[in-house]
Amino acid sequence: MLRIGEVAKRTGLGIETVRYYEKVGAVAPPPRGANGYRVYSKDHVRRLLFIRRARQLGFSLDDVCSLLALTDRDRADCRKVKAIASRHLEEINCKIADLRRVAGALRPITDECPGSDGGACPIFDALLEGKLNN
Amino acid sequence: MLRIGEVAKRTGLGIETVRYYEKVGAVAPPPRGANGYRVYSKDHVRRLLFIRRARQLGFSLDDVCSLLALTDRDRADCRKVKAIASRHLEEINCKIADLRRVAGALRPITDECPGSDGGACPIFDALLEGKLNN
DNA sequence: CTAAACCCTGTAGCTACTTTAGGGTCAAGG
DNA sequence: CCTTGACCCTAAAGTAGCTACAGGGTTTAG
Repeated sequence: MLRIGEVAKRTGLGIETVRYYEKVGAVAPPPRGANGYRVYSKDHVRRLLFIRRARQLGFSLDDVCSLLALTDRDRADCRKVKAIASRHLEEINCKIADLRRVAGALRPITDECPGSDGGACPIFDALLEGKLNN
Repeated sequence: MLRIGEVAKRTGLGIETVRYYEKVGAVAPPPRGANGYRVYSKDHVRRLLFIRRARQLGFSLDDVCSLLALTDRDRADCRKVKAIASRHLEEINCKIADLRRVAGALRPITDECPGSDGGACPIFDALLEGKLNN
């Protein structure tokens, strides 16, 4: 039986974030004490920890809710869980590829830039004239 | 002398995006024709193309505005331009490293997951019990 | 003359929170 | 008894960078 501050400490989430997860339906509203304070159980903490770990792995809140829904009926449906995780992994790989392309285009012109007054700036020229190797 | 649809076509931006850039001050409001339509010059197109290229390289709109401000007084200040680009490049590298860490944690448990009914789901277990190799 | 293709403004929606404003509750110390 | 500080509460607005909508006016081709 914990109050929200203690829950936040144990999960590593912010107090506001815990309330936010309740508002958007990611966790059920906990019962309230006589003073109106939220009263949490260890189950809430477990669920919030699950959410936090999944978020750290980059899953969207929607995906996290889907994953939680899959566990709610007793045993996880491994097929669907794996489908969500695989899709997410693909997205991560796409993002990495995108960022590497961007870095690959930006690094050479940045390295080439003298960083001193006077001459032409290759970064600027690339942005102005579109001479990027995409 | 172009209308917004033509400008959008030439820059590859959406019409709404062009108006948005005007609203947030990234481009100056163009003059209006008698009918109230925006009337653009080639200079506007150049500036919008600059913005688009910089955005494609992942610069924030704030950074783009800073870069544009640096060019506005005649010649770019190469030092400041390079500072912005270098910082941005660092951020990109951080993001790549983050994503690789995430992928490195997620891939093994996803590969391990059989994707069939019945047994325990390693993805779920990892999220529930926190057995992630961070 | 009318229908399609343009243009306009202003507002709401998206993600996942964070911040702010304005207030109640409770335990300990003076 | 009173106050101070650490808690807790709600509701609304702000963040980035658009995108989409509602509800209208304009222009142009057939």
